[in-house]
Amino acid sequence: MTKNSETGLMQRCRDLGLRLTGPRRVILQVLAAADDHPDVEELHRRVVAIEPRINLATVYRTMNTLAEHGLIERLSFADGRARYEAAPQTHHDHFINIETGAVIEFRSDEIERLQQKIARDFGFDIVSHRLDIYVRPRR
Amino acid sequence: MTKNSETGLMQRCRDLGLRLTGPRRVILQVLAAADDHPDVEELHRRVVAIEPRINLATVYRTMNTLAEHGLIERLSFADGRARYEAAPQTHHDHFINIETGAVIEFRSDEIERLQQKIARDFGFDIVSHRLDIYVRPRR
DNA sequence: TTACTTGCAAAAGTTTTGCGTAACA
DNA sequence: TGTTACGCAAAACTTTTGCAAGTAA
Repeated sequence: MTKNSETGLMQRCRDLGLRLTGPRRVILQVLAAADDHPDVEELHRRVVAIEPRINLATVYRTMNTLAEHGLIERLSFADGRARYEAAPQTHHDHFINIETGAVIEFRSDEIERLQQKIARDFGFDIVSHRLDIYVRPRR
Repeated sequence: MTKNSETGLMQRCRDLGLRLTGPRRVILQVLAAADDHPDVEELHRRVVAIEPRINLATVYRTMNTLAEHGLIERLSFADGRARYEAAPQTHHDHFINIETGAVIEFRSDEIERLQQKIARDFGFDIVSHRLDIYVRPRR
């Protein structure tokens, strides 16, 4: 039996041969618990609430390492700062509510198919893509 | 008759009551001539090639002003730096060739319609959106 | 043990801002 | 002629890095 804070991300780290140090465990736990898209400062804030000694540089380094191995995805919205999310098993897109800043994930197979078709017409293979739709609630 | 460096962007600036100073004219000229998506440092490099006295801060300030008035659009790709393009009259999306970094604009009415439909299903009105498709040439 | 990771502090890179001067309308 | 914008320099903010010490495997 594993610790109660064990996450799927941790198992994937082990599989990749990444050391599961104390700081990394905390960061992975925070990532797994996040259902939003925090920037590094916000991540660090949450990490420090659990383990006050963990340094901001460690959070940056860990995010880079995780992103390099594809365990998380680095986003970039209009505000300029890097944001992250646990790498989705199934791809999705984003609605960004411009009145609240809230990010909502959605997926449309129809859009996915359409993109494939268009890229092929241009002679490309799709490596990845990002669709962010900035919205406001209908009045 | 207007100066030979006159651009549509300049006319739109006048309409908005923005002062057409020397530095702004040069920046608008560079923007109009750019068919890529330069970051601010690259913009400044091109601006300085025309008028060496123009300061980096002026480029930043001008880009912010233009973006506030909707004359240009601020993009943000994976590299983190802000990039810009002259605000398109007709919306378009981007292919980013991951082997060369080249950005290709395209447009699909079918995708536009589909997005409208999906947003409406979620109870949203679309304010704007961004679709970046990272591709590699088909072998 | 031994290579990898951390904390700390300093550096590097990007963007903004305060202020006195210049110049557009 | 009165704002507004500019150049310059300094500050603010985000991210990376060098190094000595600590730690997982």
